This record gives sequence, C-alpha cells and structure tokens, in this order.
Amino acid sequence: MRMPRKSTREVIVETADKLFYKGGFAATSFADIAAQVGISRGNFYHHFKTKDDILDAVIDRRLGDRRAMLDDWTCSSSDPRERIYAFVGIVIVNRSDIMESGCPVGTLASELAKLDHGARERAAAILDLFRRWLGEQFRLAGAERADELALHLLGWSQGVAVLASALRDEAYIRREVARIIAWVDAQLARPIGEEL
Amino acid sequence: MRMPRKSTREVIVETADKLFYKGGFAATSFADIAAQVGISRGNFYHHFKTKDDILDAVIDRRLGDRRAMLDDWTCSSSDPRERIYAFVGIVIVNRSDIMESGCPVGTLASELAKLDHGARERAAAILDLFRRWLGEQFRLAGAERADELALHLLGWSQGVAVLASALRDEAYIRREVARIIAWVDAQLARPIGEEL
DNA sequence: GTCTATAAATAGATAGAC
DNA sequence: GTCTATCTATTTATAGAC
Repeated sequence: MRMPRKSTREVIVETADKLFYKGGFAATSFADIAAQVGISRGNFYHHFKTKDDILDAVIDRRLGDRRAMLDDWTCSSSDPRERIYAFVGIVIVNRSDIMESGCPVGTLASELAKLDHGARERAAAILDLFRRWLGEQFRLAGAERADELALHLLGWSQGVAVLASALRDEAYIRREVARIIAWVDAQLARPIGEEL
Repeated sequence: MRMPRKSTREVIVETADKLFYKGGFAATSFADIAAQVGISRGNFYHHFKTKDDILDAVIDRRLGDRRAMLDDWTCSSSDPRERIYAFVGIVIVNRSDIMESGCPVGTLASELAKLDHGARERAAAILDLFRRWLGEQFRLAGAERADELALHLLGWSQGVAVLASALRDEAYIRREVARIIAWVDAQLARPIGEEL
C-alpha cells in the first residue's frame, strides 16, 4: 500500500474542509486557509482560482469520505440493524464537534441554501447518500416505506445536531440517541404496524 | 390604538432581520441592509455602532415576536393539545420560506455557534422560549417528562427545517408534520406509557 | 510550485457638513 | 437624522520574480 506524501492541494482541501466546518463557508477567507496550511495567498491561487472551486473540492472530499464510511459500515456487519446503529453512533462519537459546530453535512447544506449558492445541490447529494444507504438498510431489514423511514431518521439526527450546537446540551444528545435506537428497534420489530 | 410611523431604527432592524434570515448573518453586509432600507451607510452608523449591535437588536426583535406569537396561541385555545398543533402548524404555514432559508431561529443559532459568537446564547434563548412553552403545554396535558418531550419536538421540527431547505422537498415536510401530529396524540393518549 | 508585491473591490467604521 | 466624503482593514484576485 503506497503512502505518498500529501500534495499541497490535498492539504489545502483538508484544511478548508475543517475550517468550513468550524467557522462556516462565508466566514472563512482564503487568508484563513492559507495561514492554517502555512502557504502564501499567492501560492493558494495556483491551486484554486476561486472560492467556489475550493468549495467544490471540499464537497467532493466529503462525498468520498462519507461514501467510504458507509462502505465500511456495510462491510463491518451483515445485520442492517447493526449498520443503522453505526449511523446513529456517529452522533455520540462526534458529540464534542457537534456541540461546537453542528453536523458538517447539514450545516453546509443549510448555509448554501441560504446563500442561494449553486453548490447547494451538490452538498445535498451528501445527505442523499445517507438517505439512500439508510433506505437500503431499512429495506434489507424488511421495513415498509424504507425510504421514508430513512429520511425521517436523517432529519431527526439533523435536528439533534442543531439543538445540540445551539444549546450545548450533551444530555439531550444522549437522550435523543437512546430514543432513536428504541425507535429503530420498534420499526424493525413490527414491519407492517402503525409506527411513529 | 396608536399607530406611529415606523422609526428608521425600526425599519433597519426589520430589514436586517429579514436579510439575516434570507442570507445569513456573516454574508449580510451593512451595505446590503442600508441599500434595502434606502439610507446611506453613514446614516446607518448613526443608529447602530457595530454589526453586533444590530444583531442584538434583531435577536431582541425575534424574542419579542415569538413571545407575542406564543401568547397568542396561549390565548387562542385553552386546550394544550391544540396549542401544540399551532406550533407544529407554523412549519406548514411557513413552508416556502423554510424550503428557501430554513428556520430563522435555528439557522441563526447554528451560525452563531459556528462563529463562536457571543450572541449565541441569546439566540438560543429564543429556542428556550419555545422549549419552555411547549413543556408547559405537555405538562398541562398531563404528560410525563414534559420538558423532554418539548425538547424532542423542538429538535424534530429543527431537523425538518434543515432537510426541507437542503433537499427542497415539500412532500417530506408534510409527511413529517403528519408524523409529529400522530406522535403528539400518542403522547397525550397515554401519559404514563413507554413512548417513542 | 512557491514566493512577494500589488491591484481592485468590499467590509466595517468615522468625521463633519447640512 | 441624514447625507457625502473618507479611512482603514480585509477579501478576492493577478503579475511576475525565483
């Protein structure tokens, strides 16, 4: 397995990804990114012509990252319920970051929607990635209306991230995750029933 | 009932409120607000010294607005269940704006959390207003753990707003609202039971 | 590929005339 | 209270040397 040294371009994208998450897209400047990377602003423009170019690269990176994560979960367990648990678990694993900056995917999509930015749809595609994967898991588990359950769960976790960052309330996160797990179990226990 | 002409200050706050909602706090400049109000930038500074000052005024305005709205709902019905329905109903009533720009309260709190802005707590206080009011309604309706139900409902509606703006999916909003109504009914039907 | 220097536009903010 | 003019810092972006 080759382990090439990261190219400057890769470092820029990696850094921009983090800064866009921690501070938002609009509030993060080229100077911020260049300073964090440790290169001059001039060099920066050798790699990316515009701010939108680097946003595109960041979205691509996140798409790849999340795809890899989902593939990982798919391989790690053959039980779709366990896989859904893995999804829910990231809220706990990343709770510190979430309480500071919300969900990386949700907050970017929200911000781009507000800016009426052309990249909104590409950011939404990351959410769609989760939606389709979750839908597949619910389907494999034999649930009815799997895609609606998937979207419900995705929205639920987004709501948890919003309130968690707004209120900085870890107990709330843990309560909601327990609630989600119980809900998932209820869905998979009675695939035809009237569920909420 | 007196109906004084709006002061310039009031118009500025009103306009800033709308622009902060539609475009975000960081991405909205003094020039944007001044242009929309139809005054010079110089005059602007006569009313507000800094951008944070106007943010404070916008948050105050929203706090007052939402307080009045909650009071209104409290007066309009003596049935706490109906009052909760009124809360859920705003997601439908405001669906167009929500699909464009998300929830005004949630997106501002999210953005300020990300910016690590001092006003984050004041923005979160608006969410807390809803939380306490909803908690009171669940309590009046005889539900157990009323405050947790309130926070759950608040987070749920925030999640709906995030996905609605990211995916621009109106059918999703309507499905979730129906789901919320059914959930509320389930909570109030069995105040002691194990609920999800 | 990386740097310095610099341009052009925009941001937040102030001074002072009317 | 409102305006014009101005200031300073920052932001995006380019030119050209090394």
